[in-house]
Amino acid sequence: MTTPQEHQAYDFAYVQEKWLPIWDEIEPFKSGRPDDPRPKKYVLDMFPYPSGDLHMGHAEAYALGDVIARYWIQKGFNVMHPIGWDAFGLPAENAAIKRNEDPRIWTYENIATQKASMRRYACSFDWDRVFNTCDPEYYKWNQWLFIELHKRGLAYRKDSAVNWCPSCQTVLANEQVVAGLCERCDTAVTKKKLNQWYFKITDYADRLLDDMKELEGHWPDKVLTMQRNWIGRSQGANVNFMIEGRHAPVTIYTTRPDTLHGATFMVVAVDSELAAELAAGTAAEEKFKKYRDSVKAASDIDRLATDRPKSGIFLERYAINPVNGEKLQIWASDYVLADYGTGAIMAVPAHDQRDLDFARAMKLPVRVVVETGDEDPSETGIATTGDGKLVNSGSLNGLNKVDAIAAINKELEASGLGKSARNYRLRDWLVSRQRYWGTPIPIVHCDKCGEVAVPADQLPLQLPDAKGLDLKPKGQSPLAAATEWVNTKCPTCGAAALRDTDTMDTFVDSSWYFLRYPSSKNSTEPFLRADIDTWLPVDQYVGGVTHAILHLLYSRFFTKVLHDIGLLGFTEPFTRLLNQGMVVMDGSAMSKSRGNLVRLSDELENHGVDAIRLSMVFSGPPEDDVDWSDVSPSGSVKFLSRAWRLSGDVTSKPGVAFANGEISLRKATHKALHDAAFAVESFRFNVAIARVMELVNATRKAIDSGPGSADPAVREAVEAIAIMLSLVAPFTAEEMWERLGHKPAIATAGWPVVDEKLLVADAVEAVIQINGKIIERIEVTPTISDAEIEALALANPTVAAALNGATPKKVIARAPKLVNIVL
RNA sequence: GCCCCGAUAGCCCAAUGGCAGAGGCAGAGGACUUAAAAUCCUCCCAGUGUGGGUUCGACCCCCACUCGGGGCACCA
Repeated sequence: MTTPQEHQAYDFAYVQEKWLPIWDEIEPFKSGRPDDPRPKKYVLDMFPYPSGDLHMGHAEAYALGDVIARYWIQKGFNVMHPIGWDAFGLPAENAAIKRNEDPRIWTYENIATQKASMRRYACSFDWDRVFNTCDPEYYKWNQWLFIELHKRGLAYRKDSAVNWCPSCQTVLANEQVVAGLCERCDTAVTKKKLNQWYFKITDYADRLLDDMKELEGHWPDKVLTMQRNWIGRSQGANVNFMIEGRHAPVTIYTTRPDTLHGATFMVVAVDSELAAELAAGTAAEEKFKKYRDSVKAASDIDRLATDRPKSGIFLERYAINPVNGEKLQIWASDYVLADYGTGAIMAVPAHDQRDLDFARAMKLPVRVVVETGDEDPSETGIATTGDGKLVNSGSLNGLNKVDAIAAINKELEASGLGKSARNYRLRDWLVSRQRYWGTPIPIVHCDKCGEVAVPADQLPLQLPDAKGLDLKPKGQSPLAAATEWVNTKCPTCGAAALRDTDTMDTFVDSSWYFLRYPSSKNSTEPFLRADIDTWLPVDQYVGGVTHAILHLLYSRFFTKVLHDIGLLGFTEPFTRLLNQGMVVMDGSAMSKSRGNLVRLSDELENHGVDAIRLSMVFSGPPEDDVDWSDVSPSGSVKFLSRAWRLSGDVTSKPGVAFANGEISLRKATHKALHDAAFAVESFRFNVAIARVMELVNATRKAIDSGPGSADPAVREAVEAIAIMLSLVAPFTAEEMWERLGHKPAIATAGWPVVDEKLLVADAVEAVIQINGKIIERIEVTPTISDAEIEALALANPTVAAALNGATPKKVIARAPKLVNIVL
């Protein structure tokens, strides 16, 4: 270490080394002492996955979270700003397979590395509350929650065609399939019929949708829109069609019951049981089977291509249209989805593009029942979906769309042929995984008693030792090979039974972790109600938009379930959400293969922690991506040195009366404090820093060519600069604070109280416009009235000359800023 | 195809219907210096993607379009 005397210039490496051990001693970010009278705030950063050391993305996210946490501390709040690790998951398991070692080792090593980096990065975390989701003390409560859901029928098993990643050799939730590819490894996802565990999130679809009202304005619109689309509620009707030669009718779902008279055929999903049943014993059966097999062989990618020509098979069966008794051909096709609605639709080619494409391909009739004013769909090939007057529709003729829907729904309901219905795009959450590194599902399968939950006093059900297990993906959970672990006794009847060998999706872990921080060390409950009522819901959540659907939707679901169970007094977990952008390089995401990877450790080495944090925060609005090729860390270093130098120039003593200071610098200081606070609260951190830069420039001038370094206003300004800088540049700020004669930690120094009287300017410049064009500027007092400023404007010689005797049509006065004279 | 967001100086970005420029980067010049670096000072640069509309007044609101980014996508 070098000595202070050697460092006339600002030396970030020296300052960093100097303060870390002192902060370790003071622990300025400990939250929640019982006697703490300050109001509380819960600021939460999305917890990291320990996949290696911290990278540029973490550096941005934690810099932003820190601005918010440190700001509220300065503002006098008792802030809880915790951190932990989302530590289960595939990367650890894959690394373990590669190195032939226990995933625990890799995981805990990475956690230690990241933790050390966070300390060096001066994150304002409360280190007393740390936990890792792979700790048995944590995942015990995953199991407890699973059992609570199981009790209430919200965790259940079913056979279903599930998303299967052939490379990861595990099932995937719908949310983890992106454009037909596994989100983790980009392998084309296939379908596999399996018996799997699900959480019944669909029971909460309406509430997940409707409760978003209270998040509006506090969450990014983008995220709310994405969640709405994902849930995809649609309002329509179920209608029963009789089938020739079949006892029971077939129910179809439609959002356009008004077009029922325009149905010219029926289509059932080729992979549905209904299709197989209808085809059985008909002349079309062989053709149908061949078609079905070809569809099943095709991947989701092919199926997702919407511009693909329509295909299908006529099943040689007929349905009867309930409203007009017409006989409709029944076709099987892959454009109808088996797991949406009832897997069967009425086709109205005139008013639905997909049906029209199919009708034209198969030479099926098209009948217009809504006069929209557009050209005939059978000629143009373009279905008319707009509103219009109903025709060829019996009792509905002459009505518009809305009235026709209401009328037909009433008729259907009266006759028992149908009723209004809702459908959702959202599916139940598939939570079982055939991999090792996750929470074991706490269920025992007994021949006599069926699915039996592991009793609470036997939790945690620990993962068996990885030693001796083959973790390689093979379609069956590696836990199945842990014979001693698998073979157990039924908790109910004591007979020999088998443990469930699947593990939970790691998104289960992250769906409630924010509830654990306030009571993270408690071993008898997942969270204490008293702590929850003190700290929750989270006041400010900060994280990447990549979790807009998955994590945030699941967390909202869990919160509602736990509320219903009576464990929480609120239904939305995150009051405010900030999504930071990504750190990119030359316009694209950083990656080794692209060769544009910037190493955080190099940047920190070259420019120092504060300069990197400052660069991240100053680069632009937090939601925007940071292009590292656009930012100038050396510019940040320059600014920080400039600010630091001010602290050495102040010659007045701490505690000097600021009221005697030079007035214009005092005004600049108070304006900066006021504006920066407002900017931080509205997430415009880049603007807040610009305000600090202005004040630094003004103070420099005051020292060099103004009232001089002894003026109390200079001390007031530099202290304000240090406090404002403490949000982004904690080392520099602390060093400045010491040079100003104060004791650490500046983090808890408190935001100076803004004197409203100093926010008012003595004189302001008002503009005078004629027809919106500026012709003169005048000095006015800020308290001038509209009438006074109007009089001043009209009396102004330049204005009088420009008017040249003309009478203004209208004069708009907006004191004290402007007067607009309209001729 | 549908939905959302964005477009301001060479570059990153400010300006919550009222003077387009707060701040920074890059660039130019000067002071200091034997010189350079550092530091300090000064300066340069656009009329807000395009076309309409509303308004006394539009970067800001409305309509249409262009380009860029993101989300959803055969959900009946």
